[in-house]
Amino acid sequence: MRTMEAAPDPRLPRYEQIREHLRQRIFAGEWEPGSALPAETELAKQYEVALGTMRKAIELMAEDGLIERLHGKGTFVRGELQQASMFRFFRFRRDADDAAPVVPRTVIHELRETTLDNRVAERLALGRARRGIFILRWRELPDGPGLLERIWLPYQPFRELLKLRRDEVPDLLYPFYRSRCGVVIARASETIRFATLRREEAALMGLSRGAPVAVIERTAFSLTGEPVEFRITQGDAEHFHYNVEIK
Amino acid sequence: MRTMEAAPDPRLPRYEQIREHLRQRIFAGEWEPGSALPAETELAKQYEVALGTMRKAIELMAEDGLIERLHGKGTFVRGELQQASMFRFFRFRRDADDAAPVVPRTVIHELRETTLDNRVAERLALGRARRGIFILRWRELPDGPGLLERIWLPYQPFRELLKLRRDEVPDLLYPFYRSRCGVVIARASETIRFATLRREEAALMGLSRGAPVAVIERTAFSLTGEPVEFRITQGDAEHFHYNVEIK
DNA sequence: CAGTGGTCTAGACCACTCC
DNA sequence: GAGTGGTCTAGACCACTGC
Repeated sequence: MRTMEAAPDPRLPRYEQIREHLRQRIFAGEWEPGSALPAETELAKQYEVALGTMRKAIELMAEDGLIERLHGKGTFVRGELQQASMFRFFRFRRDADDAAPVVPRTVIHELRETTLDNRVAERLALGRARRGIFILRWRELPDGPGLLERIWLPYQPFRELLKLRRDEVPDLLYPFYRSRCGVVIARASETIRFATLRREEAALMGLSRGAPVAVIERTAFSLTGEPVEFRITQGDAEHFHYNVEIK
Repeated sequence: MRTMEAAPDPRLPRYEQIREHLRQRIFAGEWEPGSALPAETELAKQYEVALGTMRKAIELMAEDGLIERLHGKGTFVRGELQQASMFRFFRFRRDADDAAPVVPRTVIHELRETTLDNRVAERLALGRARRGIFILRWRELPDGPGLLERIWLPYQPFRELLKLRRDEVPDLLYPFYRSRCGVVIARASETIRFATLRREEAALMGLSRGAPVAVIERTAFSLTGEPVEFRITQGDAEHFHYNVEIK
């Protein structure tokens, strides 16, 4: 896959040009996720700008969440998307300060190759390449509501998944995508809506037909900005809650 | 009402101290919402810091949404909270690019003095002063779903509302709060959840009892950071949709 | 044109982390 | 102590707005 290396617009401020160039260097794999960028002074020398200008460029990338600055240690390329768990949308009995990152129990119902339909292909910005992978799984936390999750992926570069038995599929997919498929999930766009259950779904979720559910549709994007995963997650609407801060 | 003027912590960076001080000057009403602050060079002189430090402080306030910078014109105190319409949660037939700010048709069902119950008093951080105002209204957009809205306010400083006849209550409340009650709404916290309609509500909304609705609870805060309004808005769950970007 | 915010420089010194 | 990012200075010049 060839990456378009758009030449930065010279009319833009220097720090914007540098930001764009640095982004592309990260996408090109010059630094692994989790590893450190050169020091700010070093980068300023590379780009022949004052330290302040360099810091401005780095600051913007940090705001984008692409990198992370640690005082006294260095500037690091971000790894996986944080706080991507669907469980953040649902309320539990033991909500409290259990900072312990609980991993949900997962049951894979289906894992197979499939032909992606129009809706999914569109979300994944695929052209004629409709070969894909489908996963249907059930996830639950102790004391928590369960979630039914349908996931669609393009065949490439995810075909590694098809080599797994259903009980070998890891609970957390994004680390698998990174280590085995070479795809780092950098951001995602989610849409929340409500619906009622159809009979097949109701059976899988242990709820009655017509029961209200919250539906979260997520399109996940790689570091290079391409949509690479589409999933639909649904859970009991009674347990759904979500907070928004507006300014 | 006396405002606590917390002395800025001298261990904090200079720009943080300035930001806090400038916030308090704005809260104290030194500049009206919509009017311009002194120029950056002037403020830098006032605080006896370099321009860069001053700009950093101003930049942070702009990120908070408290002020707005306009290149070549000046730095302005923000007025009302933007994009606070509950209709942003619901889907319409004519969603499109109708940038025209449509004002919903509003019917006031109730407008009266009331005694605030525990739940509301807690949200509004009231002590024993339980005297308050209650509004029940119905809002709808052409071609759009309707929303049922219950609003609770402390008696002070909102008692001006009680002088209005029901048909005199303006469609947009926040401008009224500002001009007639001296309260500028600066931010809000919203929680989204799901429920089914009780009979009384169903009648008001023209839906059947038990119909699924999306419920949005909003606590709105003034410029000084105090919670001053609590409202519960509900609309047909079928039309609800909300987008979240995660990084 | 004067006045505003935006970009950029070339330094100095501070605070934190790790060896 | 060496190396990192964070704070701060005192300037210069650019780009945009309005009269």
